[in-house]
Amino acid sequence: MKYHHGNLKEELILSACVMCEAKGHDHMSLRSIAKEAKVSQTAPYRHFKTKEDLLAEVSKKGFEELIEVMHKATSHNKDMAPKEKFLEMGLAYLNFGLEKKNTYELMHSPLIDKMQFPELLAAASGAFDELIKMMVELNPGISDDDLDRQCIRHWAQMHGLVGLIGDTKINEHTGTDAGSAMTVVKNDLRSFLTAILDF
Amino acid sequence: MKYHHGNLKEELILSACVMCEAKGHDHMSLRSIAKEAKVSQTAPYRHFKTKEDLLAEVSKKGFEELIEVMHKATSHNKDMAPKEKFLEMGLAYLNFGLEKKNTYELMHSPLIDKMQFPELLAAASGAFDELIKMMVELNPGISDDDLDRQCIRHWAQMHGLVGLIGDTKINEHTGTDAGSAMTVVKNDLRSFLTAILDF
DNA sequence: TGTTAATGTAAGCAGCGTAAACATAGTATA
DNA sequence: TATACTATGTTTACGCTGCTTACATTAACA
Repeated sequence: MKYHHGNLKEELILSACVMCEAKGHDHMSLRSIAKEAKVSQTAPYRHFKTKEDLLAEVSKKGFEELIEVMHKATSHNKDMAPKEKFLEMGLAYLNFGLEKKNTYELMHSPLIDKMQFPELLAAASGAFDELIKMMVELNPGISDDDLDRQCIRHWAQMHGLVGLIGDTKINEHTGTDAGSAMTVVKNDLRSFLTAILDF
Repeated sequence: MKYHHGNLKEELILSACVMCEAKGHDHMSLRSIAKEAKVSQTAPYRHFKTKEDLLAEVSKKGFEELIEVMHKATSHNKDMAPKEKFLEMGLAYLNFGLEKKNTYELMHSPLIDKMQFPELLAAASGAFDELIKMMVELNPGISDDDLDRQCIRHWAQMHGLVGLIGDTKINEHTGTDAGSAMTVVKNDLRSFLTAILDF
């Protein structure tokens, strides 16, 4: 049993990522993360000034994965028409948000002040850049203003859908109008997106 | 100093509402709420089984206010064209989400399992109903399926915008593409919505 | 090889949600 | 009116949390 761990920082981040997705960022403690890495409860403080610092790393990893997911969705098949690519990117985003629900929420939690973490900020806007690139490919002659507006519009659309559908497991069995309608959408995201993404 | 407070439950809820908006639901404790009402730290347990119960009441009040805000936006002027009403409702929603940022977040936090609070669920879907009514007025002949889809689409749009713009105070001064673009949108929500809300 | 910086541990603080036991006030009933 | 009951408050305490301080061990370098 060696005293020094060797790669504690990275391992703590990974443990935190797993635990975040498993329990939600509200229900994970520094102590439990330390325990998982089999170090004392104060060891993390040698690598992270506060718990927020560690969560920021988890959030960053989340955005990096989101970027990758968005990128892969449009690049795995070069023959796709731009509109199809756009649809695939949207679906990829939705899937990420719904599958990695807890991580996605951490990524947008005001608990973490992104301004204090330049790398996190860069990762977050990197994901937005993927959308911008896609939008330019879809509409090469678009003006800068329209580009911004369209991107924000579609980004908000996807972001909102993740939030609403994420709530759906709450509403699914309630028989409320909102609940049943949402369930329909959730069960066929592709056709819903196709109808929504008008150009 | 009388032993019994008289109206502790309601006062605790109101204190919690104020504190939630002031500090965010992550940064408020039952103890501090009790302190504000000048009762012992365990007194709230006579009225709320858990902290979540109290937060659910705060969330419910939030949805009730949202409903009122949406309703007023469309009813204060009977002469408005349906399209205008629709726009006003959207703006009212956005303003609520941005002004009562912390409350809005609590309302959508997975920390509160809405299924356990029927009244909260009712309030939440009541807000959705406001949108449905508006949509029917806007397009009386709309089919049930289209009604659901259009409502979800627009709801998601607004919900996503609140989330994205809410993050903007983070990005405003960063000079990232996302940040600067969002700032433009934020500064003229009305014209952005007008461009977005195509019928 | 001795010094120093990096990285681990141990002990402890204040604050948290909450449970249990107890105290007091208001209300129904005899 | 006297008494029992119920509602609603307080006190105390437990185990958790993030975090600080003081100390121990190791690795790297002069």
